[in-house]
Amino acid sequence: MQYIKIKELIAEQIDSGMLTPQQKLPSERQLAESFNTTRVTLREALSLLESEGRVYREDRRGWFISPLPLRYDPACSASFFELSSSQNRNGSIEVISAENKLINKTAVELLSLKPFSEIYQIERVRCLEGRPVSYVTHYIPTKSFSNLLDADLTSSLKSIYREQYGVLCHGTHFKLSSGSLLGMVASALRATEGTPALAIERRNVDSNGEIIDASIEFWRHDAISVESFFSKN
Amino acid sequence: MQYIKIKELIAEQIDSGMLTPQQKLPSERQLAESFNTTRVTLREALSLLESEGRVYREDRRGWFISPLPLRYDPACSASFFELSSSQNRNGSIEVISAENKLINKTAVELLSLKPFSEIYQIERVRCLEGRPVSYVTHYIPTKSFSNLLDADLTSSLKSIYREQYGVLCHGTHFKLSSGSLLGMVASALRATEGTPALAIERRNVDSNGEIIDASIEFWRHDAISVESFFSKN
DNA sequence: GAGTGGTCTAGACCACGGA
DNA sequence: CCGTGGTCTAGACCACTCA
Repeated sequence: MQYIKIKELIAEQIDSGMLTPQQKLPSERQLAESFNTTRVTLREALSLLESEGRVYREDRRGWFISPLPLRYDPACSASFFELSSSQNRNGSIEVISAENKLINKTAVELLSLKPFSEIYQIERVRCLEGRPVSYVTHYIPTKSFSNLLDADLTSSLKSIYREQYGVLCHGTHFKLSSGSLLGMVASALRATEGTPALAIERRNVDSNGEIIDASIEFWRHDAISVESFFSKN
Repeated sequence: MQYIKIKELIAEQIDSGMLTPQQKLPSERQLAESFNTTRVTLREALSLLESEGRVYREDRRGWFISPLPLRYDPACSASFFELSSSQNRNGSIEVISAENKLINKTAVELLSLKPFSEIYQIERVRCLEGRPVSYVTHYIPTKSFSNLLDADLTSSLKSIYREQYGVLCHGTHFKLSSGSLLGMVASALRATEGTPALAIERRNVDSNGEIIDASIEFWRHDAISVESFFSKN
């Protein structure tokens, strides 16, 4: 169980504060030599640290120290920008694609619409300090939001709904599960196939319980911590 | 990227329904031979399926098909038994240890108590269909619950608080994050070091906002899906 | 006691990132 | 273009599970 010891040695280095968030670790070959082992074993140690959320990988770029996770409260309606700046983080959003299309299977289930309904499908990537941490696909029935794609999609969708269409979100159904980054999602987040992730499905409803939109977010698992308070009335 | 193809081939087998939940896969050596590859590559494919929550591993016992995850609603105060039986699952609880001790660092932070306070620390494992899926450590100030350890600790703690001490839980602080199973927790869940997990911290409060107890749960990540609804009043 | 999974070695080739 | 990480091979030994 050599890789456990190596993991602990690297963890010590991190804890000691000699390494700062987003700093790159030495190359695998260098580290393997330092610990007098092979790359395979060294990578096992690093993967363990990755699964603990202490380091992360960027595909073919190397291993980096994880920053503190963003605290995310589902009960709070703050936008990603408000959230990140309230925690002294530098949040930004990049639009990957935005199109008007016929509903697909995933969206049918999320939105409970009829087949052949039209929706907007918007894909965005959220970054913290320039690091892509979350890939979001929004599914929005076109019905209530004509010409939505003309809006500035790098801003908060919730604020567009409110300011340009007078639509207010009253509640949200959440579903959280642990999974992994695959395919396009992985590459958009500069991650390798199979990187651990937290999947968050959201369905926003208005005060009549009608669905406004839905989305699926994939977060790099080290980048987020979900916190909330529930009480009985 | 051979391991991706192998992953997909195994995934097809699972989807086809030829394999049932909790069924054991053939040995790694057999699978490696079937796919004409080495154990290392085969294990990469299996690890990917594991991170997607399609299969799980039991330490030195092999690879198994994952059952559907348990749906878990933090807003709902159902006990683990009520939850599992409402989903036609067979839940059971095993007490690992239960002791009266001085508070430790973790508990100080969770319970906001003074150093040298006394607490009960109870460790339990929850199983579904006999499979250990979650390791829970409860931290309970002794103050409000004299002789708690004499109660039947295999039942719901919340019901003990209510029925034997007249203490009602009014709200809960939640913190969810993705991590991995380590040390004793891993072995109690028959998992190997580093198995992906969902960590859930809870702090239960009464109607005055006073902390009743706190707990940390580690769930095998394929065994749980957290679902809830939030609304503005 | 046979076979299993966990761990490890010592290489190799390739495609990509970054200078 | 060099070095990197991603992927893969073909073995090995051990401790453990399970029949």
